[in-house]
Amino acid sequence: MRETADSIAEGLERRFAADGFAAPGVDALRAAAGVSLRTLYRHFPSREAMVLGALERRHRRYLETLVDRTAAGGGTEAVRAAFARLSRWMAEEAPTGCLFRNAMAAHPDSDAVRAQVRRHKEENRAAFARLLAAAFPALPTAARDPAAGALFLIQEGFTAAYPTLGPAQAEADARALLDPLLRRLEKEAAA
Amino acid sequence: MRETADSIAEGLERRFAADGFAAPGVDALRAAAGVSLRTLYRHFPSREAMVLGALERRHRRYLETLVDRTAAGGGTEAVRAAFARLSRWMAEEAPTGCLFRNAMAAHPDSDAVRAQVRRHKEENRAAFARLLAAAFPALPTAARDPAAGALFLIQEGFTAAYPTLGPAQAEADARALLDPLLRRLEKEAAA
DNA sequence: GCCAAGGTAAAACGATCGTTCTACCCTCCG
DNA sequence: CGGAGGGTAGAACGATCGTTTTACCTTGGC
Repeated sequence: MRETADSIAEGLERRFAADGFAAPGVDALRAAAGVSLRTLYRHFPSREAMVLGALERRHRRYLETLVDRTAAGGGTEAVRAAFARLSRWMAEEAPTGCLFRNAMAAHPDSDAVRAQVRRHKEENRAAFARLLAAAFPALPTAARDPAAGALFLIQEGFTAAYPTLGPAQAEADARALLDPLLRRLEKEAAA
Repeated sequence: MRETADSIAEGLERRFAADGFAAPGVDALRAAAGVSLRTLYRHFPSREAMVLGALERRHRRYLETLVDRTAAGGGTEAVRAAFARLSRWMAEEAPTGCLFRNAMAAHPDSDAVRAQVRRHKEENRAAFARLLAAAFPALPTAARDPAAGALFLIQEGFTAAYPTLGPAQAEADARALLDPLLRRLEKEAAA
C-alpha cells in the first residue's frame, strides 16, 4: 500500500522530470509507474493528484540532496559542496529544469499545485539559511538572512538558466556570483 | 496585413502572459486577438505558430524595456535603473513569470520553441554585457563577461522567484546579490 | 474451500481540443 | 458593374485525453 504508492510516485516523478508535465498522458504515466490504470487511480485519483504526488517525493529528495548530513567540512567548503551536489542533480535528474516551476507553468490554475510549489520554495530557502548557520556560525545575525536569500537566488538563477543556456554557461554565471559572495562571507565571519 | 498580424500577436502575448500557455485554447486566443478564427489561422497557421508569434513580440518588447536608451545616468545608477524597470515589468506584464521559460515548460517537445527561447536568453545576456560596457567603460575587459553573467543570473533568479515567493521576497533576495556586486564593480572600475 | 482485497488488461464514455470547412458580408480596383 | 480578396460567425470533424467501468486473475486468512 504505502510502498506501492511510493513506487508509483517514483515512476511518476521520473517521467515528469524527463518529459515535463504537458506531454505525458495518463496512460504514459501508468506505463512509467509500472502498474495498471486501476491501481494508479486507486492511489492517485486524478492526474492532478499524480502531479502532487510526484512533487511531494521530489521535495523530500531535493532537500536531502541539498543538505547532505554525511558531507564533511564547514565554511565556504560546505557551501561549495552543496552547489556541487546541485550541479550533479541538474545533470542527472532535472534536464528540463526545476520540476516545481515546470509544474506551475503547466498547471497555472491549480491552487493545490501553486500551494505546494510555494511551500517547497520556502522550505528550500530555509534550508539555505540552516546550511549557512552551520557553515558560518560566527556570521553576524543581521547578515544571515540576506546571505541565505543570496544563495537561494543563485540557485534559482542557476536552475533557470540551466535548460536554456546549458550547464557550462549556467555554472560559469553562477560561479561569478558565488565566488565573491563566499569571499565576503569568510571576511565577515572572521571579523 | 503586417499591422493586423502584430495586433493579433499583441492579444496573444497578453493572453499567454496572463494565463500561461497550457490553459487557453485556440478559441480563447481568438477572442483575445479580437479576430475571427479564420483570420487568426491565416496569420498564424497553427497554435505553435501563435506561441512563436507571441514570443517574438515579447522578445522585442523585453529588450527594449531592459536597455532603455532614453534613460540617463551611468555607473551603478544605470544598472539599478535597469533592474527597477525589470521590477515594474514583472508586476505589470509577467505575473506568471518569464514567458519564455513558461513556453518551454508547456511545449517541451517543440524544437522551434526551444530554439526561440535559447536565442532570446542569449540576446538577453548580451544585452546585459552591452549595458555593463556602457555603464562601466573603465572596467577591465577580463571582468566584463563574468559581471554580465552575474547580472544575467540575478535576473534569472529574480524572475524565477517572483511568481513563487512574491515580489517583496524576490526583490529583497535580488538586492542581496546586486548591491555588493555593484559596489565591487565601482571599485574595480575606479582602480 | 472460499471469499474479500487488491491486482491486471482493456474497452468505453464524455468532453475538449486543434483544425478545417461552409456560408455570408463588405470594400476596393479595373 | 462585377469580381476577387479578406473579413466574420460558427458548424463540423477527427483525434486525444482524463476518467470510469467491465471482466477476469491471484493470494492470504478464517
